[in-house]
Order: sequence, then C-alpha cells, then structure tokens
Amino acid sequence: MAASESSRAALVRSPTMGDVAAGAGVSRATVSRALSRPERLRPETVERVKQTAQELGYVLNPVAKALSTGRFGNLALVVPDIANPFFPPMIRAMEGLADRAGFSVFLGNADEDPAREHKLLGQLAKQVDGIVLASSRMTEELIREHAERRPLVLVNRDVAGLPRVLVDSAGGVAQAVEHLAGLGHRHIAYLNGPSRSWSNTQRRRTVQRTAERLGRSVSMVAARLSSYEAGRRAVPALLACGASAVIAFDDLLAHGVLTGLAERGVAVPSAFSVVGCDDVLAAQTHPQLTTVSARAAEAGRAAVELLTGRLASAVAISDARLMLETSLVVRATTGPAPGR
Amino acid sequence: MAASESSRAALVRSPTMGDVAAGAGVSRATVSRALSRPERLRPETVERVKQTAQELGYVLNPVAKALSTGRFGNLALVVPDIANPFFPPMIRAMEGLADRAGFSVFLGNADEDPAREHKLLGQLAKQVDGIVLASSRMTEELIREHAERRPLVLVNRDVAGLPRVLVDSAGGVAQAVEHLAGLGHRHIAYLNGPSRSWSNTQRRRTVQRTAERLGRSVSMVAARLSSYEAGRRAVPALLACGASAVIAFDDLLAHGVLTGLAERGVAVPSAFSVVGCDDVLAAQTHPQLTTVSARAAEAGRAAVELLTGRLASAVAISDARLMLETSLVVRATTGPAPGR
DNA sequence: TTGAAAGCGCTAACAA
DNA sequence: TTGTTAGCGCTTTCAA
Repeated sequence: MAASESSRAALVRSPTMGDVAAGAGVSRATVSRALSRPERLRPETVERVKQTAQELGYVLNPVAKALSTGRFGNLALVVPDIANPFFPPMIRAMEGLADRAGFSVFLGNADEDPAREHKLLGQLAKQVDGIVLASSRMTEELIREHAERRPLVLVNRDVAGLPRVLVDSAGGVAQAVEHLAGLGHRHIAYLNGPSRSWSNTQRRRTVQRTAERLGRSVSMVAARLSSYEAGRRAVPALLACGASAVIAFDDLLAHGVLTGLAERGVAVPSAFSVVGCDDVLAAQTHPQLTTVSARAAEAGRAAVELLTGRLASAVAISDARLMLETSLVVRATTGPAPGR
Repeated sequence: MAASESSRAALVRSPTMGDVAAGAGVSRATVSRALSRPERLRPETVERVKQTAQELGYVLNPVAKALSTGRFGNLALVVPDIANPFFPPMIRAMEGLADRAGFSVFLGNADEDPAREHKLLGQLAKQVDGIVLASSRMTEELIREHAERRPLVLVNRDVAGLPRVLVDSAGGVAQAVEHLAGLGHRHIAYLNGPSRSWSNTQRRRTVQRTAERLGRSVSMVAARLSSYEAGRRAVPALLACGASAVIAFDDLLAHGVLTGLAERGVAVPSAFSVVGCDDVLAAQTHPQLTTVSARAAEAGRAAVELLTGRLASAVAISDARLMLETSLVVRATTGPAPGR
C-alpha cells in the first residue's frame, strides 16, 4: 500500500515526471527535455512523451522546477494600498503583461506602512524572479537593500541607480495652475497627500513654483493621507485660507472636497474650483472632474517591461529612469474665479 | 571553485540550512527543528542556532520547504476584473487576513473571461494551498473540477456542495424598490450588469418580484458589462422606457448614468432617481449615491476565514453557504417621483 | 539522441 | 534531545 509499491497509487496523487517516463518508456530526463527543449530530441520521442503526458493529465510542478533551476516564474507586486483607486488600473495592466510573459504575480498590500512593506518584500523575495515596487514608503537605504537581493523596478519613487518609472505630474500640475490662473484665480490651495510620497513632493513643489512664476499666492493644506474622508475634512481649512480653487493630491481627495463643499453650500465650479490628480476616479465618476492624467496603467506596463526585459537579458540595465509626461484634462469642476 | 568546494562560496549565494548547521555545529535537521519546533530541542541549542542563523542572515527557502512538505504558504485569489471598484476592498481585506494567517497571495485577473479564469487556476493550483474564486464566470462543471484539485472557496457564486460566501443583495435591492415606490415612482428600470454574474441574476429577479408585489412596472435595460461608459450609453434607453428611476447593477454603472443624465439636462433626483449597488464608489465619491451596501470587504474576509479554517482542520467543511445580508443606504440621488 | 546520477534546500521518519 | 538518511519533483552535466 506504500505509495511507491505499485503504479496504481498514481490514481490518488497527481502524476510526476517519473510516471510519464514510465508510461512512455523513457527516462525522466527525456521527459524533461521533451517538455522544455523538444528540438534536442527525436520528434517521435517528443510526440510519444507528450502523448502520454496528456493521457496521464500530467502538469509540471513549478515548485520542483523552481527549486532546481532557481527560476520561479513569479513576479511580486507591492503597493501601499490596493484600495486606492490609483492602483487597480496599474495592477491590472501589470498582471496582464506579466501573464503574457509567462509569470504569475504575487500581490502585496503594504497598508502605507514601511515596516509591512519591508516584511512583505522579505517573504516574497525567495519565491519570485523580480519585484515591482510602487510608491514605496520605505527609506532609500532599505529599498537599495531589497534591490540587491532581487531585480527590482520602482514606480513613482526616484532612487538613483535603480530602474524606475516615474509619472511626471509636473507638466500636468503646472498646466493646472496655469489653467486656474487663466480663469482669474489669484489664490490657489494645494491639498497634500501622504508625506512620504514622491508624487506628493513633486506636485507640491510644482504648484508652488508655477504659482510663484505667475504671481499667484498659494496655501498648503494638509490631508496627510489619500482618502475621501480626509478630503472632506480638509474643506474648512480650504475655505479659511482664502483660496478660490484647490488642486488636490489625487482624485479621491478631490471627491471628498466636492462633498465637503456641497455640504457647506459652496457651488462648484461657480464659487470654487476643484482639480484632482490621476484621472482614475475622474474617468469613471460623475461629476466630470478636472484632473491631471496619471497614466497609471502605462506606468505599470512600463515597469513590468523593464523588469522582464532585465530578467531575460541577464544584463542589468540598472539606471533606467523612465518619465511619463502628464497633462491637464479640463472637465467640469473648474471655472472662472468668483466675482470676475 | 565549485560551489561545494569551500565554505567561502557562501559569500555569494544566500546561506542555506547547511551553512547554519555548520556554523552552529549541529545537523541540518536540528536547524530545521530549531526554526519550526523549538520545543523539541534544548533551549540553549535553539538559542545557538537562531543566533548563527541571524548572523549569517539566513532566511528559510519557502520553495524548498514547499517541495518537501507539500504545503506552500500561498493562497490564490482570482477575480474577474481588479479594476472594478467592487474588488479592491475585497482583495485588500483578503490580503490582510491571509497575511496574518501566514500566507502570501497570488492575484489573478481573469478579465471577465472564463477561459482565462480556467488557465489561471490551472497554473496557480500547483503552488497554492487554497483558492478564493470571486464572481466566477466559469461553468459550474469547471468550477467543480478545480475545487477537486485544491480547497476552494467561492464568493458571489452559488454552487451547491462547495463552500461559498454570498452577498445577498436581495434584501437591499428589495428595500431600494420599496424606497422608490414609497417616493411615488410607478415605473422603475433595472440596468443589468454582466449576464453570467450570479449577483446580477439575483438583483434582476428581486427588482422584478418586488415591483410586481408593489404593483409597479419594471423595464429591463441591458448594459451587459459593468463600466462607467456602459452606464452612460444606457441613458437614452433608460429615458425612452418611461421609467422615472433606475436601479443599476452597480455603482460604476450608476455613475455613468448620472453623467448621461446630466448631459441631457435631466436633474437628479428631482427629475430622475438613481440607485447604485455595492456602496463602494458611493462611499468615496461625490455626489452621495443612494446605493445598496455590498460588504465586499466582509465577504472577502469570510472567504479567507473559511479557507484557512478548512486548511487548518483538515476536515473538509464542504457545504458552507454563508449569506451576508445587505440593506439600502439612502443618500442624495433619490427623491420623490416628478410631478408628485 | 538518450540515460544515469547528482543536486536544488528542506522535512520527517527512524535510530541512537 | 539530536543525527542519519531518504526523499519531495525537477533540471542538468556527463557519458554512452
């Protein structure tokens, strides 16, 4: 009754290469070759092996293969918050491309917590060929450390020496400021997102510089995290600072602001203008939010391409720095400054 | 220079159990025990082993462990479309719970395609301990087949004999119909979602029955898939059918409808009422959509609990059928029927 | 073109 | 309490 006693035991456990070998009257090595390097075998052998594999319902065991080759056929994808609408389109694009390249993907949700991010990367590293790390909140030092263990591509995080894809919101944000200035707004607020976010830093600076250049004043308002509620709660501060328009770190905050304004009877855009960022919520909700395109899906695709390219070539193209330009998408939540 | 030649080679490759064993002056088995069953070892031995493991920066290789034990420490999560706002909160909840239970998670995006779903499950099955399959579009037969290979829990798909978590939108949808009837609407439309969706079938039937019971007429409008654009395009049909209110398959469609109505100058809710489903977009966007709560996160959590419970107990609780009740959340997009 | 055999890093009887 | 040994299922030299 021992599993090794007779071939009838194969009925319960799934068939292995040995079973196929026995069935086809060849060695396990030959089965392996028939499946991975058929050109090195006589066609009729390959045929016979594939035939019996088919009959037995044999499926290659990826874990055994991985142990033997050191290659896993898996990618890791780590994001700070999968529930943030910025990420799903990116994840979707990544998963699709990874799949086409023959990889399965692990998803890690870091919960905006650098420590959890670190832990996730640690436990995933040993079963993936490469990692895409999006909007990391970890220190540069820690990121470098992980990048040494496994090929790693960053999204929206700018660490010199590591391959990275950056959605350059500067262009779009500058356009947003110009758009508002052109509409007569003299005082613009910027509603901040997560403080450790590279994107937030970039957007804040761009608002500041552009407004300065155009001679408009700017107020910085803190939300500190990206959420609808945070945006809603920021409205009193927004109104108090004297601005007549706000550029929010992202669409989620912008929607919160819309609600907060509505609750206070402030009409949009006639009394107050609102601009979002990322064009993700904006594209699938009403009202049509004026926003800065973020090209999340493209960024994801580019990151996976960089990663699989690097995995295939064995030549570490380490310092790739891909910038994706953005632009303003004017929709319905911006209008002329009040009293003009 | 062969890897086995001298221990100096350990500098390049990551340390194995053998390295730790050598360093601590014990056997590999002892290292293994120190890490997984420390209670079976003398405390000082455990200490010594952990110490040297620490020094060497040793991390257990999960793939080798999996090959040896047949347990992977991985779960698979397959959804039809990760970009559909219904899923991210669910995925997030699942990932969090899985992580706490010591599992990493593979994410599969089936793209609303049964064939892709099948393929994904096939390739993932060999490296996971269990599977959560959400809103499957596959045939019951195929689902059963996969459930035989690996422990599998369904979400929002009702297959007898398999453990499943169902968000029972009947309650909430019935309330929505009653709510609208109470507001004087005599003709209500239901905007359909994906035809293979269990949830859609359930919602459609509930609308029909409840409206019948209350003596209201119903029109069925097809959108066939869940997207903002589909909702928007459905507006002409919606207006043409003579209804004064719509219940949409989900929030995404509802938002599309809102935009379509706005484009035609139809005011919400004074001229037309809109109800969504899922309360996912609704909770983080403006305007505040009247919707049916979907408890996606809870459903995800329940599914993972069912799965890990089953994995731990080794007793197959096969026919669990968990229903999560829903209810209507009245917000700002429904109002009295026009002309009343 | 094919087979034999060693080994990937770990676990788990079985002994001691 | 600890070590020895035999795999887990696959790939990959090396020989034939």
